Amino acid sequence: MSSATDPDAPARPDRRRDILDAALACFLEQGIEPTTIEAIRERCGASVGSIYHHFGSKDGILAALCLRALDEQSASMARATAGAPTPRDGVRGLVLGYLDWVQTDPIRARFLFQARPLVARGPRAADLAERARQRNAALLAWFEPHRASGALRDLPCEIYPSLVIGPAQSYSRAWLAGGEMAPPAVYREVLADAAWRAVAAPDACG
Amino acid sequence: MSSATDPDAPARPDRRRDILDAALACFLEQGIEPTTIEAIRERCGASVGSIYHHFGSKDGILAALCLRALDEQSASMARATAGAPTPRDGVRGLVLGYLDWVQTDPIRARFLFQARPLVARGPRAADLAERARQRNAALLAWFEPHRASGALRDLPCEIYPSLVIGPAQSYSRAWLAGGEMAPPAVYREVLADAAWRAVAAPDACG
Amino acid sequence: MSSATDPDAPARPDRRRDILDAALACFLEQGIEPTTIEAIRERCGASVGSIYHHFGSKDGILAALCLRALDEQSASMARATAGAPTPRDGVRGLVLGYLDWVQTDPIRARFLFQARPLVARGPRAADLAERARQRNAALLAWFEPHRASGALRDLPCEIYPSLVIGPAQSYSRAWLAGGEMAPPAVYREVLADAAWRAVAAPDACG
Amino acid sequence: MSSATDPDAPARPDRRRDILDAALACFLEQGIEPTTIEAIRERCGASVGSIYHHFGSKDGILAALCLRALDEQSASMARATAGAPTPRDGVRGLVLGYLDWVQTDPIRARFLFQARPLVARGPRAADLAERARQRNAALLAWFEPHRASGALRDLPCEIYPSLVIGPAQSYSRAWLAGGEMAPPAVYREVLADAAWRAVAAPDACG
DNA sequence: AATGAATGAGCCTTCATTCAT
DNA sequence: GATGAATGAAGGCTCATTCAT
Repeated sequence: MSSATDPDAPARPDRRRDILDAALACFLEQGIEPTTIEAIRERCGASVGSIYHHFGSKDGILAALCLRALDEQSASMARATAGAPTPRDGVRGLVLGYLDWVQTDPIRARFLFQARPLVARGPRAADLAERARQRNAALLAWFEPHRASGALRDLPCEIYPSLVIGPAQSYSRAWLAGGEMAPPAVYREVLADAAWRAVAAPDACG
Repeated sequence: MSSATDPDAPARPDRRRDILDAALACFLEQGIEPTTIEAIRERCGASVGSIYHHFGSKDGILAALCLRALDEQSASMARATAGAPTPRDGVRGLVLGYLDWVQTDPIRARFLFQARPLVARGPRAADLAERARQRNAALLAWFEPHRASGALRDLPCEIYPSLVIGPAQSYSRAWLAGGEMAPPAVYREVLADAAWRAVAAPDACG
Repeated sequence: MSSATDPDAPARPDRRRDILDAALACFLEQGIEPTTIEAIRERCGASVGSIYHHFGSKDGILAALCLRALDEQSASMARATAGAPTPRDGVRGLVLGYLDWVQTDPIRARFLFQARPLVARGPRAADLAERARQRNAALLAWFEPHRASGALRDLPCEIYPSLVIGPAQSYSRAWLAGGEMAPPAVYREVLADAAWRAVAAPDACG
Repeated sequence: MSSATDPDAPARPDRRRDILDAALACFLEQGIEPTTIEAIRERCGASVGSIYHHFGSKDGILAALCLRALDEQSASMARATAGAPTPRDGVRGLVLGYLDWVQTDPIRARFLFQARPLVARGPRAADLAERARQRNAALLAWFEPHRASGALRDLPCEIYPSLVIGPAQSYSRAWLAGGEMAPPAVYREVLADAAWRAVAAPDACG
């Protein structure tokens, strides 16, 4: 009597996942604010009550999706940076990891651009802030020794993220907005180089 | 019967302006979506009907504010670039003009970050798109000759804006979000340099 | 162009009154909690928005009706007591005034029994408490000189109201509950006498 | 197989009682209508299903508590009247028994004031009515012979209860409402005397 | 130009109750 | 007896917008 894959079961609800999937689709198709619980319900087949049983509120769904996306983004960047042999590889890795995540999961990337400001102002703002704080701390901790060693320009910590990720973020935002632009992968090297040039110590600008 | 200054008039203080001022304040305090016409009405003392007489809809108010802010931003960038003697001065000017506008009018800068995505999806999207198109065309027109002359890296047009403005935009966004960060002016040079390094031809990386 | 009585006007809305009348009827027919805004709307022909425009909330309607009924009750008691030549007439007047109001407007009397506890726990509790405080102060101010003069038993103020109104209230509640009981008017004298006996100084028990 | 004390049972602490206790606490803290099954569940640790298994519905819980309280009240009054040597002692006993119960169990007394009107309109109204009928019949049966003997005023049965219990009820209600009033025990004699004076035959007004 | 009462579609959320395990 | 996920009807309330004055 394995409970793992019982084909007779009523479609293995796993309600939580169904609801999140439906919500994400609705949010992207109609926008976050305009999406109604009813629309989500209709799409995933759950009942209104079930949705509230699992997530408590519309904001709860939004936060769950948002935090998840943020984690995946962070993970991609962490993977691309882990074990970087040189500061240059590390900085480039951050950009490449970011761009790869955007291109791999453009759905969630676009969603995250939309959802983040909303969550940041909503009732789950604290959760998001905490997650962002951790991520930022890790990032700055990575930069610090390299700056101390002279491999990076001697700049205040707070400006590094913008110099490194700013261009990639800007381009990703524009691409996801739906113009006729080339996908981020096309500019992987350009954006990674720009990041390195922006923060590399002057004599390392090679 | 001058309509300019009639001391007998019941303090007819340019309704349009009052309404826009009140709306901007509400949008920033409460957020754009949550702001109701009633809230704007209460703040500026006008009647609901008067607001609709002047702007037609909530989106009308939003678009008026948004386009105005965008124009001011463009103007600041145009001023800082106009008559730039070298490509380097031009690129740096774009960044400096952008940052100066943000620092001079942080209220409207913050508002623009919030309003733009909404207007871009709202009924006045066309107006915004047209304005953005013009601005972008001017920008690219400025880049083109320098690229052709070899002063700039040979990159597709679409990537330039992100390389140049991306970091400044990223930092401005973070600063306006209200953390404990130093004002953009502190990083004027850093950000302007980064922009130039990102787009300068390799042998001009000085 | 008299605006006073234009027979062609669309039934002289006076929305506020219409809404209150409809609400009272619904509250009595279905109970207060079970009455929905929709039911009130349907009965008075106003729109949901109009109801909220005038009263702000369901509690607002309830409070308006409740306070109004309480005022009328107080007025009836005040009338019956005003200019009472003797303490006995005054005490009896309170009871008679109360009973007359109940019998004259049993609709509102029954409503008040139901509404008061709800309002006392709702968001408008303060309004009700203030009104009750004033009324009680007036009542006690009336009793005090008579007690001081020895016409009334020497009892703490707080017990007077229960001794005087308690029986009348108890009977009114039972009658309004809809049994087969005789109307309060039948027991006017009995209840008024009981009130006087309960508070009269021992040697005045005649 | 004693069902009384099974030491192996997982602290089976009489679910029914736990649920009723939790419900009573919730009803008093939050009000009856606002109390949700979920709130009761959280407080007593039982599951929703278990609550329904035992009581069938929210009204079932309410009725159980209400009827129980009413029985205790009746019992207290019956005890205080039982074996009363004179009509005066009997009448006074009703009042004293009522007040003693209120003071002994103010929690349930307050609850009963709130719950009774609700139960009287709810699906268990019949149970309550039957219980009230029995109680009233007993009361009137007690009064009847004394009235016939001339010890009590010659009044219709229906007015006796209000004359006797009205003041005590009125004061109890006010005290339980939470003001700064003295506890009912302070006025035991006053209220008992008032009851007797109200129903005693004229020549017995001593 | 101004006013503000009126409109009404629509939304988020609640909650008593059921039932498969 | 116990559990708790699931149900879904229903309700209070919001708010952009209209329009008669």
